[in-house]
Amino acid sequence: MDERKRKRLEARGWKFGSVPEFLGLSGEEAAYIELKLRLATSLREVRQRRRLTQGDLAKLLRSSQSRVAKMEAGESSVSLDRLIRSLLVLGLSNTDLSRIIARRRPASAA
Amino acid sequence: MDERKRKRLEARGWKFGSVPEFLGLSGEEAAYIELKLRLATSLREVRQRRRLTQGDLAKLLRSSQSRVAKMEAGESSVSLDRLIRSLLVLGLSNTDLSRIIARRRPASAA
DNA sequence: TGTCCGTATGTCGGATCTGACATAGTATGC
DNA sequence: GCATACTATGTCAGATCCGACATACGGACA
Repeated sequence: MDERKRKRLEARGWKFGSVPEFLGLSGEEAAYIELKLRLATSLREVRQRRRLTQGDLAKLLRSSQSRVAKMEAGESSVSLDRLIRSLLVLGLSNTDLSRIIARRRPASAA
Repeated sequence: MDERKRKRLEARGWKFGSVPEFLGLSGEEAAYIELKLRLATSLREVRQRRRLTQGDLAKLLRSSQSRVAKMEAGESSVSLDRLIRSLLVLGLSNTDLSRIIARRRPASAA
């Protein structure tokens, strides 16, 4: 995780314990954040592929447009929980999820 | 998900919208719960493989024994978030996680 | 029997996450 | 210019989840 990335994350509401923490070679906090960002990005991709607006997706999730925006941005106020549930609502399978988590190409991502 | 499983889940604090919902052919609620249970089971397996007590693990997670018990039981009061963070603390990699989610054998599960 | 040791269950105050709303930004078409 | 459509950001009360604690359960060993 480089300096550039850090700035972007802090702008999204993330805080880091210490400098070595995130410059450092992983640590589970970094792994967690990266995982979350990956899911966030996937959510946006899947939504766009379906030609849905954030508002449309919000309705599917019984949520609001603003929250969908935050989800896709990977804000710290959004839980991994919510991201995964959202992807499931969009119909992704376990296999699709596991591909995302393993950083593989989503093949036919639902 | 059969009747037996349902009973067990409801005892863990889960509630279901309707009968067809869980008897029914999936739906994302069921997918979510199954995913969670899979992670819960994996957490217990990894802990035991490491010969840690729930108390030991609690210390690693800066949590308490009771919460670890609830995590491993897959109680509804435990989030997917917490389960994944815990597995990351135990050193599992993205690959390990993706295997769990895809229902594959954990190979060398850290 | 009693007493360790690990695990399970119930409760609770406080922390975190949520949907909702307001509003500001950004792009496209007129 | 100014609409119109979509997305981003800020805030907040209420819901959910958290760690902590108390206590009960269960097996093993004497």
